[in-house]
Amino acid sequence: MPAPPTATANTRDRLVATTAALFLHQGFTATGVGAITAGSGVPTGSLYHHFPGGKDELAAEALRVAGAGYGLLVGAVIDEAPDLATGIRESFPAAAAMLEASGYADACPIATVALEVASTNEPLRRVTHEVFESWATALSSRLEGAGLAVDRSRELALTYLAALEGGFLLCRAARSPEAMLAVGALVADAVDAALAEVR
Amino acid sequence: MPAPPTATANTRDRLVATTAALFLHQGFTATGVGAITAGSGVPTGSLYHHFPGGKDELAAEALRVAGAGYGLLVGAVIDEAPDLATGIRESFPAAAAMLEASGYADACPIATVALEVASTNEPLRRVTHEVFESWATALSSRLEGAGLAVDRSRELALTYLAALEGGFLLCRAARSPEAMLAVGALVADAVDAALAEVR
DNA sequence: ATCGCTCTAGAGGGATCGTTCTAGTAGCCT
DNA sequence: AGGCTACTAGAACGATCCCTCTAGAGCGAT
Repeated sequence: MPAPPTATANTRDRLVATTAALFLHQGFTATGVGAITAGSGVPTGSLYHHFPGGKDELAAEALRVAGAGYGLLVGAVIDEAPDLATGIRESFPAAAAMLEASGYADACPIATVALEVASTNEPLRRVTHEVFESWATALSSRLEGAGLAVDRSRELALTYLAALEGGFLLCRAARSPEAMLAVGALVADAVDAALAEVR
Repeated sequence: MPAPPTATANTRDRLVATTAALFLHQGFTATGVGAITAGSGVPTGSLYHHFPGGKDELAAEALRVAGAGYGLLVGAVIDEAPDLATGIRESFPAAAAMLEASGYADACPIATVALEVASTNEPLRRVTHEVFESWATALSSRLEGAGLAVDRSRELALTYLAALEGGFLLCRAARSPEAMLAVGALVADAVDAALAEVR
């Protein structure tokens, strides 16, 4: 195997990035292969060279990459606060602000696709689950690090994710940050209370 | 205008019901007009007679009808409990049980479409928002009836909906009721606490 | 009985879907 | 230099997309 020229990695990465961006705005089914190739400036043949499994394989990779990136973003927002409870509390208005700034377009890169494929495409459904699970374990381990029991940490982590995702859904439909702020305040209060007990 | 024969109403209703059922499982874009006509046994011409606006107009009607029906279903589950706090608490395991019983296919009839159209189809986005808003006001008025202030009632209603929707998303991806039960317990605790203050 | 309106019926069109296929280019190896 | 491999390039295919169109069935009114 010869050393891969940089153009190769760039082509692959551009395909993945373009696919993830299109999924974010319009979901899986509405994103055509033609739109991906046009948006990334990559010819059809290159796409099927890098992803012999076609649209599904590219989608899986885009979900994994976008999921990892978004997990890092949320983790960074939480970690830059002085303590975990504050970070969790501030992450909801931060998410609402980013959503609003993008015209209520840029929310969770996985959610739309996850609902579309949940009952129609088992391999992709599995990928969306793996992404959510990675987020849950990342947050859960932070809560454990703050002193919470394992079970309680996982419950709160799942609650946090459900609140964030539900908030995104309602806010995008309403084009208003209200729901995210409401649900965020309640989850943050619960996290505060849980962490106060073990302090 | 002559009295419309029953076949007419049946045709229209069958189209709407079939469309809503297909949206529930696979969303808006993946649901073709051909699948709707085949599933309802209605010819193409009849669809465009009843819905001159085509797929979008039929989708709007299906979302409104399914949204009203689902709102009544959730309201009934909540109201059959001895009191509001209990009804809200029990609605989460009930939702989780219904989801599990359907093989994690039958969840919110609006959510998938709402995310698909949020940034791509303004008329339909508006319809999804109206449905969510009708659910929020229905629950909010129940909370007001139990003695909560108007603002607090709306906050809790939006929180409830966000929790339910986020729970549906995570549970469908995971094919597990865990997230719905976790987020439901936390929201139910918060509702308990809020209602205990005013009792 | 004939007209007029609503609705059914499905063939067909133009566009786009995801994929396959053949050709050609670029760079490393011997 | 010649050959091999990785990759680019885009034309073309069959299937499916949403929609339009023509034809006729059913029924009440005059």
